[in-house]
Amino acid sequence: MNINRQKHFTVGRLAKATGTKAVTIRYYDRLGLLPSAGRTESGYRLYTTTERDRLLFIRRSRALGFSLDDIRELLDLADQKASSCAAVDAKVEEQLVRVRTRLRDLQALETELEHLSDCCEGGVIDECRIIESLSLRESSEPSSL
Amino acid sequence: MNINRQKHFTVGRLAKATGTKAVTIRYYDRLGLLPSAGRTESGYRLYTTTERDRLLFIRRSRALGFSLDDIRELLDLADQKASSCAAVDAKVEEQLVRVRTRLRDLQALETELEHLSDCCEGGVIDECRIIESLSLRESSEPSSL
DNA sequence: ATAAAGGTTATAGCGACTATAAGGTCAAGC
DNA sequence: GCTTGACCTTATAGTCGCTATAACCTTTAT
Repeated sequence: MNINRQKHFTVGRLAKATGTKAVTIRYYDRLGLLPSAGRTESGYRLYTTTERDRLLFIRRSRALGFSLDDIRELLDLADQKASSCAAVDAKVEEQLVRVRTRLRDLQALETELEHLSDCCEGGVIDECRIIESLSLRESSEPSSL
Repeated sequence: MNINRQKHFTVGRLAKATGTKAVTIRYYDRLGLLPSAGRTESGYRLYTTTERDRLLFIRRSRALGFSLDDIRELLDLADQKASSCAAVDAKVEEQLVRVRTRLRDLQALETELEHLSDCCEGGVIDECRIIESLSLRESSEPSSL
């Protein structure tokens, strides 16, 4: 079996080549996101550089915060070489909006936590202003968490 | 059954009083985070203002991003009226670190997505720089996502 | 008396993995 | 040839913080 004869990877090799765990690769396979090119006679998955590139695309998109569903769409779009890339750009914009919303939420959290931390004067729980503050009501839901 | 005679709540009433869903309250009960004060003869949970305040504490802490495990610890600490509040302060600091790490990660994401978006020139997928960029390797893992 | 609105439990699903178990395959050293 | 260990296979369950569903029981209002 010429597995080593360049450009062929078993899961483990593909894992090393891309910095992804083998279990994750199998998981993507199960989801239909990254089917293996073929199998050896004994049933081992076999990948080529095509799948390696597809996997890198997936991982890079994940690192940008896209969901696997988003990525599925992005991969479909990427395959339609002739159509407009407006749809791709739109998905990037959507993701940017989500990230910015999340950023604003987290900044608000940071501020609140700073205030909380500031009001601790090293005393005893019974007089702890942090515990006191945590017991207050109000606080509207963040738009995402 | 004097459920209405002030300061007694069924799940639904407690839910309304705190802006929490009844299912979530039962979930907290199951986890032992928020046991009901008692039950009616027919088995309905009964809560008092003590549990209402405990629930508000939980919800406020959740809004600040603490995990339920963290909150369990915070609640335990809050009950030890006589001990130092250093441990409480430490947990707030920890959370602050987590939030700031997350913030930096998200800011990096925002920048990357902006670059991606900028490089789209409205052409066709085959020449799309976004797709091209997504296919690149590199990109170190964020410290949290 | 009945129907709607509440309550109860147990169980499964979400997303993106991760962990475990129980087994089959392959290359290397003896 | 035989064993060891590293690799592969599958199926199943666990993570977190809920949310949804089903099947049933109780209280409240008309």
